Amino acid sequence: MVTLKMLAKECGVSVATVSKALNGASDISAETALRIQKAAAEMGYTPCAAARSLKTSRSHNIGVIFSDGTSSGLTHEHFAYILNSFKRRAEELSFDITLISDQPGPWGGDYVNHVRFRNCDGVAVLVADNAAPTAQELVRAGVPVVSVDYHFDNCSCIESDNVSGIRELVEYVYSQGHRKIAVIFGDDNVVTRIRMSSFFNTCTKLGLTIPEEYICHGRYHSGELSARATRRLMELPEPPTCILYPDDFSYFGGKQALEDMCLSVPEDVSVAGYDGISVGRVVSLTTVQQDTEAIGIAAANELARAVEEGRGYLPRTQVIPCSLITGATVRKI
Amino acid sequence: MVTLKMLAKECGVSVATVSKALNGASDISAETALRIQKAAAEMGYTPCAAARSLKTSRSHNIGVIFSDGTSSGLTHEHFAYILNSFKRRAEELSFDITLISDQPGPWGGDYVNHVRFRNCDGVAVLVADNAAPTAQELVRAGVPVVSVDYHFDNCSCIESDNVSGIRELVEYVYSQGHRKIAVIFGDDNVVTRIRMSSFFNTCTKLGLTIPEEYICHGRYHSGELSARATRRLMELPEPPTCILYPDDFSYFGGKQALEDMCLSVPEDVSVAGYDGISVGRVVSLTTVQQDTEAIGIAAANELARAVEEGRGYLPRTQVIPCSLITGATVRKI
DNA sequence: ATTACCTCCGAATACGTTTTCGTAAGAATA
DNA sequence: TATTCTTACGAAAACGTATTCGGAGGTAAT
Repeated sequence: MVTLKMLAKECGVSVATVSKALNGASDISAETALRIQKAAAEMGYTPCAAARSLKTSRSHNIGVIFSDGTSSGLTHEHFAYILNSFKRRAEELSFDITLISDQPGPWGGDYVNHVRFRNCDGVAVLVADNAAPTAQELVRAGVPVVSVDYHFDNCSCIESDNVSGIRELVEYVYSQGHRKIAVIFGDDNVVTRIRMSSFFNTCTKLGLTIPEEYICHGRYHSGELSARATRRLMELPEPPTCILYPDDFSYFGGKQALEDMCLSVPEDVSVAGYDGISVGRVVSLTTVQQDTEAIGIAAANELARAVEEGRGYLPRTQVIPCSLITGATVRKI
Repeated sequence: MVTLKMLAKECGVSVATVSKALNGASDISAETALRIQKAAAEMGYTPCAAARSLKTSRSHNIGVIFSDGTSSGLTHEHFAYILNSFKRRAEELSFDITLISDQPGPWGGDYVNHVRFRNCDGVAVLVADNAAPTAQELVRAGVPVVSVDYHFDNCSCIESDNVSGIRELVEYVYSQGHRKIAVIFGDDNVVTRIRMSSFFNTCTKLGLTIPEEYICHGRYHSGELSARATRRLMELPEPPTCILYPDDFSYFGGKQALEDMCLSVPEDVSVAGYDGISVGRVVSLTTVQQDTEAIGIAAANELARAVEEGRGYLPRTQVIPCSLITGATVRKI
């Protein structure tokens, strides 16, 4: 491994000079700088992140937290897309990404220590879930934190516009003539509650009253649960003409149940999902597309700003619009 | 931030003693060790990875390479699952994970420098693709490398058993009475070629000759392409009774085309995918389930071994079995 | 000729650790 | 008593880097 010292010896200058030349300091003559840079390139010099981090107490490394609960974010397409976009943007900003866990290790057994151990410049909480309390601790510990779709005190947040997402979806379905609209909600968490309230608000605004039995409390990303709910809904004396699923994945569970009952989409019943994952597009599913690209980018940008500005940084919330995708699964009646 | 020095002062001992006490060295008396450990816990000491890495030249950090080409691994469920499992196992082994890119940064613009910069103990190439040449460089540079489904010279490899995967699938379809079997292959790469050769071998063994027009060259993970291929296949004068898709995702493209043609599965045509992604299970797709869990674990274990054993490590290849899932999309004829 | 001011560079220090080696004190042995 | 052995600890060096400060030499202003 070639170090500054070796370069210094090679070029007949001091270590300090080499360091400055490579970092573009102003007090090095152009010719010396060039000479050193050339030597560095020839000898294949790579800076050492550890040493640099030790000296500057900046690691150019940001931690990413997925809740490691039952449902890891990595295996949810929606979150994977966010991570992907976040990663790309962070890399453009010269940050590396380390996946932070609360597994025991040399750092102890929680997120905070893990982050401290790695000297992360900042932390992105991409799926909060059960990581919420410890993430809040991070904020208190003074680590720059940006979260997605989850609000922490005194911490920036990027949120997808669930309110208008649901509203537009319901209005669209309504505009297609649907009045008997059933809905399956996801797990009980902040996002779900926002969507629920938006749903009921919109219905009220449209003068729609949804009967109790059209409202199902389900889970995200559960094919089986949404299949069951679908079956129950369609066996009602007065079945709905349209079913809103908590997410695109869940739709496929419902679709399967429908096929089992020899019902076809959208002839016998209209359906819509939420998220806009890739496989949904393939089958022309009506859904609300969340702008994972923009979410990831915004999160990375915001985190970079927080790191940059340090103590003076003021947290803020950004709302990322989403867009209705009118596929072929909702028909006019 | 609390350091060894602070602990030393607090406990009235030297820094060396503190370090040893915390690392369980044998030449520290039990009582002193306990006293120091207690103080460390009280003061909230967290070791500093940078300093440690600098001193020991081990970072407890492994780099993960996804090919950053058009198709990022993160957004492919199959690879996301592998990463997820890999991550979990690596964490159990006290390794952190950094996503390695070839974006320009403080390290230069390629994988090798990036890995050097971060002082990675090892590198896992989870999706090789266009990263292949530089990954091979890593191996030459002496960095422990483990790859998945891609062979580098002198480097351990975890591969899914594509040969028997395809064989079992074809044999199963054959056993259900299918003789007119069409197949859509993925992009031209190593895995595809293995699957192709296994397909043709199996057919030969079964005495099956597949007409030219039943063989389509497509892409992985492309709904549109497989939709087109499906349409073409079903419009043949003598359409196949069964279509094998390159992956589960592609199936959904085909399924959509079939619905558009008012053909139903499996009544009018049987179909199968490959991979065993979650949404496939929901719709009871017949497929070959790759054991992403085992692949990730094996990769992490192997990499840990490579790191552990250092120069003396002998690369080897492990084949992870996959399993046929007989869903409802292939019917007996 | 003195002063002031640039320009360019190096010595030194510090970041937080680990590890080697030395040593003091006591215990055991001869 | 003199010697060796063991135990328990500390001093110091090193890992690779960034930065502060000072100084040498030259140039411009007074």
